Amino acid sequence: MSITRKRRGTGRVTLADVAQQAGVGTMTVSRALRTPEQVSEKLREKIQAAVQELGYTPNLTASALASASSRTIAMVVPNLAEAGCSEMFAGLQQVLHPAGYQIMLAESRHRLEREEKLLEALMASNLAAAILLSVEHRPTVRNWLTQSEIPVLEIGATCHDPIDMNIGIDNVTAMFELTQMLIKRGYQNIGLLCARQEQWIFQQHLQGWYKAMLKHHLSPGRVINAAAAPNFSTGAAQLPEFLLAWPELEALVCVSDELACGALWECQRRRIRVPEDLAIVGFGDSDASQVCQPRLTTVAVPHYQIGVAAGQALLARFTGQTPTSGAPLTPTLRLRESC
Amino acid sequence: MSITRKRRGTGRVTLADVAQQAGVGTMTVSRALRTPEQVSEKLREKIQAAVQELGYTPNLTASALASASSRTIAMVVPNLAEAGCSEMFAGLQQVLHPAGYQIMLAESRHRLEREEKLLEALMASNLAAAILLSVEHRPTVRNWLTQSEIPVLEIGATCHDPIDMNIGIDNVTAMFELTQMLIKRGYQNIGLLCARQEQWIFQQHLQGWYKAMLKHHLSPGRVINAAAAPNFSTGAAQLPEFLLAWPELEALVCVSDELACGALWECQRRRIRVPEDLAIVGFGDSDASQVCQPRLTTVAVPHYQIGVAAGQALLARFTGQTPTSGAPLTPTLRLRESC
DNA sequence: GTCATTTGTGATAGCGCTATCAAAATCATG
DNA sequence: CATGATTTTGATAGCGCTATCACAAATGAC
Repeated sequence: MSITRKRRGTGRVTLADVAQQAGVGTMTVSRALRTPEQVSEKLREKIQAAVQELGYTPNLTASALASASSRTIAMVVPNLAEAGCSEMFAGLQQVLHPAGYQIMLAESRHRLEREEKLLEALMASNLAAAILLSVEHRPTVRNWLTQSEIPVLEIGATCHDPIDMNIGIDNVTAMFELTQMLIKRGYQNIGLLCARQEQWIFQQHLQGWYKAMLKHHLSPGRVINAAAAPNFSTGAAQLPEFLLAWPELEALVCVSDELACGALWECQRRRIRVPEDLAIVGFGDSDASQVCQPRLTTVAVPHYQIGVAAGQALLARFTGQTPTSGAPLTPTLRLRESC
Repeated sequence: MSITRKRRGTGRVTLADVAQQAGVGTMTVSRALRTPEQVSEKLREKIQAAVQELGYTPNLTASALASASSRTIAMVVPNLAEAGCSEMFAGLQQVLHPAGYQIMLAESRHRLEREEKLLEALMASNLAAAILLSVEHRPTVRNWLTQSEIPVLEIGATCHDPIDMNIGIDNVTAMFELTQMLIKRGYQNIGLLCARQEQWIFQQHLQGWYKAMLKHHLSPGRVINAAAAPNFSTGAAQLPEFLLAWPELEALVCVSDELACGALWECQRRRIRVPEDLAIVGFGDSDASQVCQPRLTTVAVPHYQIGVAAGQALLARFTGQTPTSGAPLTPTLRLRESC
C-alpha cells in the first residue's frame, strides 16, 4: 500500500500528526503553540486536545532550522567552582528556563584559546545569545560574536568596552572601599593577596587597591600574585610568604574569601591572633566567611542577582523591549570580626 | 533577474556553497567532513581548500534534524555548588568536548518536579545522551528516558537499579569504613550529621554508618538530619544541637567536608578542642579539608575521575565499542589530625 | 447593500543538512 | 579485454518545522 521508498519518519509524533488529528493545517497548529492569540478559541481547544491525546512534543531542532533561531544560549565560564559562578548560573536559569531557554555551558579553565575553541563549537548551533564570564577574549572571538549579531552578555564585573551587553559589579570601587575602610581603621602596612592575577577581574581588584593606598599616601608595594587558584590552600600557602617578605604586615586584603579563610587557618597554626596581630579581609561574602573563626569582614557580591538581572536583560532583548534597569547591583561591605 | 519569491537563505556559507566552490556534489562534501576516509584524497584536498577559503562552519541544527541525532548531551544536577559537581562537569567536558559534544546543563535545585520539567524541555532537542547527578527520579522521567533509547548515565554514586548506565563510588562502603575507623580508634559515642537527607546520596551515607555502628554493637541513634544545604554554616549551626542532645558525644561524622569545617569553627568558638574533646571527620577531601585547623580526616572522592570515566563510557557507547572498564573508582580514607 | 479593512486559516516552499539509492569509476580476475 | 565485485560520487528526497503569501471569513464604514 504505502510505498516506503526513502527514509521513513523517526516514529515520533509530529506537528503534521497533530494537525491531521485536529483537522486543521500544520501552520495553524504551529501558531496555536507559539502565538495562541492568533488562533481562534475554537481551533485552539481542538488543537490542545490533539496535542494532549497524541502526546506531542515539538522538535526544537526542526524549529531552530526553519526559523534560523533557537532558544539555546551558550555560556562560557573560566571555572565553574570560582567566583560565584554557580550562583550566577542559578540566577540565569531561574529567569531563562521559564521562558523556554536552555543553557549550554562550557568551562574554559582560564585559557583564552580554549574559550575560542569552545565558542567555535557552540556557535555552530543557532544560538539565541552568548554569555561570557570574562571580558578578556581573543580578537577572533570578539569578531565572531560581533558579526553573529546575537546578544552577547559579559557578566560578573563591569568592563569598559563590552562586546555588547555588560552586567556586573564595579570591582575597582568595591576593592577601593574595602581597602579604605582598613586604612580608616588605622592600618597602614597593608598587603594584597591576589591569585591568578592574569585574570582581568583580579586586575580590577588590584586597581581599586592601588587607588585607595595611593590616596592615603601608603605604600602599595606589598602585593603577592599567586599563580594558583584563589582557594583555601592557596590562601594558607601564601600567608607565610607575606610574613617572610614583610614582617611588619598589619592587615591583609585577599581577593577571595577562600584565600582569606586559608590565611586565617594558617594564622591559627602559627598562633597569630586575628585581628590583634594581623587583620584579614576577604571578598565575596561566601558561606564560609559568615561562620569562620573569627568571622570575616568581606564584600558581599550579589552573584545570584547578577544572574537574574542578566537573564532579564536577555529576555528584554529577545522581545525587543527596552531593558528595564532594575535596582543597581552594588557590592556591600560586611563588617565582621576579622579586622 | 533572480526571483526571490520565498525566504532567502540566511546569508551564511552552506554546504552547497562549498560543494560548488570545489566542483563536487553536496554529499561528497558532507562525507569529506564527517567520514573523510570515504572520499578520495584528491577531492578531500579540494574540499578542504574550499572550506578554508569560504570559512564554512557546519550548521549543527540542520545536521541534527537531517540525521535525527545530535552531539548535544543534557546534564541535570541538583545543585551546581554541591558534592563535587563542578569537578565532575570538568572531567566530562575534558573528554566530551574534543569529541565534538556539547553539554546542556540545568539545575534541579533538589526538586524532582523541576528535574522533570527540565528534562522535558531538554529532550525536545535530539539529545545524544542524558547525564543525571542523582538516582531518584519521577516515574515519568524514567519512562521518557527509557523509551527515548538514548544512553542515560547516572553518576556520582552507585545505584541498584540504574535506568541505563551508572558510574560512581560506593557511598555505603565509604561511610562504613570511615565510621569503622573511628570505632577502631576507640570512639564509642559517635554522631552523624547529615544535611538534606531526603537525597538518596545522604541515605547511602546513613546506611553505611548504621552498618558500622551495629556491627560493633554501638548505638546508631545520634543522628541529625538538617533540612539545610550541606555547607559551612549548616555545620556550624548544627554542632550546638548535637552537644545539647548528646553531651557525651566523642566523635562526629559529617557527610560533607563543608559541614565538618563549619563544625570545626563552631568548636573553636566554644573552646572545644579537636580532636581531644571531640573528633570530627568529613567526606569529600575538598580543598578546605586539607588546610583547615586541625586538618580534617575525610574520604577522598575522585569526582574529576568520575567525570572522565563517565565521558569515556559515553563515547564508547556512541561508537558502539564495548566499554573499557578502566581503574575502578574507589574512595580513599585520608587520615589527618581531626580524629 | 458595496467596498475596504482586518482578522483567521492553509498551501506551499524552503531552512541546511544527511539517508538512500543509483550511476559512474575503479579494481580484481580469468 | 570482458566480466563481475568493489569503491567513489552525486541526484534526489526528505528530516519537522516556520516564513511567506494567498485566500476565505469576519468586521467596519459609508
